[in-house]
Amino acid sequence: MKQQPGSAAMPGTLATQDCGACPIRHRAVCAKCDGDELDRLQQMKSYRTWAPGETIALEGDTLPFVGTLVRGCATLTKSLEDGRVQMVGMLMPSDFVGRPGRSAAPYEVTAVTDTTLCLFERQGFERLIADTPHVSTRLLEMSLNELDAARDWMLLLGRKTARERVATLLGLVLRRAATQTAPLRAELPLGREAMASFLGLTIETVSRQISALRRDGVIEVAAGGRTILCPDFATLRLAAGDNDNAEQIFPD
Amino acid sequence: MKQQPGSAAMPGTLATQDCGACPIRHRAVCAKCDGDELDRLQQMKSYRTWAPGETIALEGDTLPFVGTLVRGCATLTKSLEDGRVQMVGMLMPSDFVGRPGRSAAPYEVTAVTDTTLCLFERQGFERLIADTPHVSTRLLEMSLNELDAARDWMLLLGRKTARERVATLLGLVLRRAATQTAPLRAELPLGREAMASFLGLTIETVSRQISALRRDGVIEVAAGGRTILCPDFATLRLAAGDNDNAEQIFPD
DNA sequence: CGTCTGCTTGAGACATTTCAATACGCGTGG
DNA sequence: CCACGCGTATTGAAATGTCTCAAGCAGACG
Repeated sequence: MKQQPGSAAMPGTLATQDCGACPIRHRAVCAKCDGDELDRLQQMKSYRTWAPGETIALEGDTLPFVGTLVRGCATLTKSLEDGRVQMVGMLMPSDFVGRPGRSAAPYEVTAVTDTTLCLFERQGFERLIADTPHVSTRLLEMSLNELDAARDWMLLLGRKTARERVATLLGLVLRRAATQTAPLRAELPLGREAMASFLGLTIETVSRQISALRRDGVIEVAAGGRTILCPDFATLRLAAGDNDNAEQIFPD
Repeated sequence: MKQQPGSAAMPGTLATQDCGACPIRHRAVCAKCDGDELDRLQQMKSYRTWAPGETIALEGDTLPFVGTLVRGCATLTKSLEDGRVQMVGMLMPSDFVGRPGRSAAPYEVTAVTDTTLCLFERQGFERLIADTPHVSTRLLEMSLNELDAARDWMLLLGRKTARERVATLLGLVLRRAATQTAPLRAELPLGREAMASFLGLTIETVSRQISALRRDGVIEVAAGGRTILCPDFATLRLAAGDNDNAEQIFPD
C-alpha cells in the first residue's frame, strides 16, 4: 500500500514496458511466445512491487491475478493452526505465481527482498491459455520442474540430518551464484529464520550447523553471517549427502 | 518379465481396449479428449501389468513410454547414497506416469499391488501434446494438483509430529475409502514399511503411533493390522493437526 | 549511547531412532 | 494337525539428534 506501482527505486530495469527487453523474457511463461501472443500478453500485463516482508498473498486468499516474478525473491509458506510454519517453495526471477483454473492461493506468498511481479488479470490469462499452445506448454514444463524440485525437497525433509539439510541449501545458493572461480562465494538471500523454515528446522539448529560447517572448514562465513564462501565444493556436496546425479531444487 | 502383457488374471476389467469403457476415462490425462484425439490415443496405447513389488522404473532410468495408471497402486521413491529412502508420491488409478520432454525418471516407481498401466510411446505422445490442447491442458491441471499435494506433504514432513503424520495418512486413506457410513473403515494398501517411507519415519515409530492412536480410541485396528476403522473422523482430523481447510494430499 | 533486530551459544528436555527381542499370521512340509 | 520358517508387525530400553528455553553478542539505526 505504500508502493507507487511501477515506479521502483532502481535504475530503469523496469522502466520499459517492452517485453522484448525483459531480462527474463526467455525463461518465463512467455518464453515460447512470438509476435501475436506476446502482443496480447503485453496488453494485459501490469507491474507491481512489494517491499521486503510484505505479503503478496495470504493462504486461502482469492487472487485476481497470476503473474511472473521479474525481480527479487519471494517465499511460499504453509501453516498449521498452532503456528508452526513450513516454507514449501521459493520464487526467483522468471518463476510463475498463481495457478490458472483456481483462484484461491494454497499457501502464503511473501516478498523477501524488493520484489516486482509482472501481473496478468486472471480471466484474460486463462483465455490466452485456452487459445494458444505456447503459454500452456511452457507452463506445463515449468510446473513439472517445480514438481521435481518439490520432491527433491521431500527427500531432504524426510530423511536428511540437520547438517545435511543446511549443507544442501548452502550448496544450492552457491551453485546459483556460480562465479566459476574456485572459491565459491554467495550472499544469502534468506535470513536464518527463512532458512529454518525452508529446512524444517529451528533457527538455533540452523545457526549451530552453520557454525559446525565453519569449524569443520567446509565453508567460511563473513562477518554478519550473510555471506558465505566455499573453498571446495565437493566437500560441501559430501556434507549434503547428495546423490551424484545433480539435484535440481531450484527449477530453471 | 514373467508377465504376459495385457492378459491379466482379473475378470475382464481391461479386456476391452475401448477407451469409451475405461473406468478412469473421465479423470485421466485423456479426460478432455473427444473423437479424433481419443482415436489417436487409442491407436498408440498398449497395456502392461506389474506384480506387487516389481519395479516399473528405476531412478535415472530412461523410460521409452509415458502412461496412465489404470488399476492398482504404485509408489514413487527417492534414495540417498547410503540407503535412506523417502517416498515422494503415490500413484492411484488415473494418475499419470512419466513426463513429456524428459525421458529420465527422477525417482523409482514400484508396484504395490497388481498394477496395470495404459502406456503411450513417448514420441507419439509428445507429438500429440504439441498438436492438441486438450491433453496438454489436462496434464497441466493434473501436474498442478500434484504440486499442491507435494507441498502439503512438505508441511507434514517438515513440521508435523509422528502422531500427526500417522493420523494424517490414516485420515487420507479413510477418506478415499469413503463408505459414507459413520464407522469409517479402510484396508491399508501400504504396509508399515511403505507408510514409514512416506511419512519420513521408521517402521517402529509408525507402529508405536498406530498403537497409541488405538489406545486413545481414535482408531480401531483389525487383526493383521492392515484394516483400520475410525468411529469419529473429527477426532482423527484433530490428531492430524490439520487446518480446517481440507487438504488435498491425493490430487483428483 | 541505547535500543532493536538478527545471530550465536549453552544446558536440559523431549521425541524419535536404534538395537534387540518377541509376537503374530500364514504357507509349507512332515 | 502340528512344527517349522519366513516376512511383517509390535514392544522395550537405551542412545541420539533436535528442540526449547535462556542468555549473550554484534551490527544497524535513531
